[in-house]
Amino acid sequence: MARPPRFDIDQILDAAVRLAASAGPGGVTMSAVAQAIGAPSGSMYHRFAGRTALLAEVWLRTVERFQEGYLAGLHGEADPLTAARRAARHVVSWSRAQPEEAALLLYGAAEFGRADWSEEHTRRADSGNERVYAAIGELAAALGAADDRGRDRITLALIDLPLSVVRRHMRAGAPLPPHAEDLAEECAAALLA
Amino acid sequence: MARPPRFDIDQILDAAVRLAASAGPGGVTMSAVAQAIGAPSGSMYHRFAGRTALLAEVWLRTVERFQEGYLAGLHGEADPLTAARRAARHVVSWSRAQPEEAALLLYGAAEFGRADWSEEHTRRADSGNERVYAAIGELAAALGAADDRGRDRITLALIDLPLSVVRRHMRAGAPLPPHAEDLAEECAAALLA
DNA sequence: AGATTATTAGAGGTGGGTCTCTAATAATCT
DNA sequence: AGATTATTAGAGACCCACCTCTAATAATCT
Repeated sequence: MARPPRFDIDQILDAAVRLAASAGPGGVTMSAVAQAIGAPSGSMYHRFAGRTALLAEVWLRTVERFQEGYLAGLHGEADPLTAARRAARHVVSWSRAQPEEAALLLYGAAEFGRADWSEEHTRRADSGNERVYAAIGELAAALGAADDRGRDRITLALIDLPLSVVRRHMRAGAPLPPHAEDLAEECAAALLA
Repeated sequence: MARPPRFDIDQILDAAVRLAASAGPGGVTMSAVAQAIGAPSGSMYHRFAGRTALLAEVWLRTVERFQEGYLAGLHGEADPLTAARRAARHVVSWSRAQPEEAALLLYGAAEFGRADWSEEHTRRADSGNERVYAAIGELAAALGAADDRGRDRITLALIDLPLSVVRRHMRAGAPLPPHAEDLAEECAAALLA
């Protein structure tokens, strides 16, 4: 029915991830991505409404890939404390396995132009976040810390703290040391006690 | 001996801080800063060698202001555990008092173009960081955790974790809740136990 | 084979930011 | 008062990225 595409969406997003990891969200320009895969700029605009849409897609694909494994870890285990330890660990091990995508997570949706996103993109982002916060809320209830301060502390232990472990090393340009997973897990456990 | 300046350096840096806090480091353009204070673009280049130099100066002034109080808190107290609690607390209370400058701290030197800085600027940044790491190393020794893992954990407790508390709220566009200082202090203490 | 159509291909307009350059200005110093 | 000089003032060149637009292309479908 039509000419087959030479450049598919994932190929473009992969290049965008590489650029964002090495030069930050600001380095993800339409021309830079096009050049990285050898495509003319016109093809970029055939796939994405504009730079804003490209930034939203690359951010959302990355976050959704991360959240998939993260939520699976949180839900798969009956014992809440074990689930919590596993979640903290997952943040680090996922980052070790996907260092470029992890570099994206260390920024925020705001840096990827969230303020200018379409309603559809914003909805997708909210939906993912809500699922994570719901799971953390359940876990907080199971641990008997369902008030605001308890939830804040658990969010810190299961998301922010492991991400900080990753950030400290990656921002320094260094790979994650072997004990990073242990560190994140032990610290998370200490915060939950 | 000469015509007196109408725009002094601090006035320019103040405007740069405001722009960076609201639009990120990318929003700090020479023209935007000039427009913000009503100066012609030529005056900007009279004070700063270029955009790179402006970004370095605004980052360094902010970090040095923060580190001053942070180091004072770490050194002023004999009991290492009390000093540690106070340091964690300081990160949050300083951010509450200087929300715009705190917004800068949540980025990193890399976002302010560190790769392109002059040698002099890079040296200033390194020197400040070294003083902080030295102080944390001393505190780790006093707490009997002088190995790599111990220092990592203490760095996490005294810097990264309090910053995460600040980041979570400020990135959501919300002011810091009243219990933020307590949260940071309690979590830091939990990590040191 | 011929029509159809999604896609490639890339030239070029537009806008905004960086930086340079020249002239005017307003202080201090002799 | 007049010379000196750091600074203001702003016009404009240059560059890069975003985005649009038209034509060519290469598959599938009848």
